Amino acid sequence: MGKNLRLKSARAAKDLSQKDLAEAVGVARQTMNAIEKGDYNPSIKLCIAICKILGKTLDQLFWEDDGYEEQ
Amino acid sequence: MGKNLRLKSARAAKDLSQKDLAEAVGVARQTMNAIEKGDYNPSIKLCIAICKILGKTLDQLFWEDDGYEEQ
DNA sequence: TATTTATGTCTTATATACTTGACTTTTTGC
DNA sequence: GCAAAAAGTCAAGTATATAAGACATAAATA
Repeated sequence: MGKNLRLKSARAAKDLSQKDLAEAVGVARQTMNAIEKGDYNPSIKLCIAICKILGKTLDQLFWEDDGYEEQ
Repeated sequence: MGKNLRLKSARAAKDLSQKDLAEAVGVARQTMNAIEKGDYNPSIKLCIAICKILGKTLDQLFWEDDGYEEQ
């Protein structure tokens, strides 16, 4: 499990800190950090909550990397 | 959390039993049953594994219901 | 009908996602 | 440079996803 750069990027696009996003989603800041870093294997429910806040879909943020960054 | 009928349908389309899918994905049969029934909040990793076997994406199987069954 | 296969359900045990608190390091803005 | 915010990390505890085994019922099939 590598870093989730798409998540990091989408969060930055909304100008949210890890803490901001964590609070919006209802988890601890460390949890967001671990997910972004790729240390945790989050639940689908949490992934969906994150997607909703960031205005993205599961496929956009959590589906397999295609090797390139989509814009 | 309600039943995941899209998952049940996609599994049926591939003519796989819960046991078949569970084995293909590497979890217990009871786990597949619980996910399909909506009792568990599975990990994103497991969801992706299920999607791959069934030839679907996360959005197709696990994104919010739109109220209608897509065909 | 009898017999297998698939599904549903319960219980006990274990792995791990997630929490809380604290601390360090990096980044950002004055 | 300095201060504050953000990000990274570690340890200990809690909640829950998942495993394994067993049994019951439903559905399919001979």
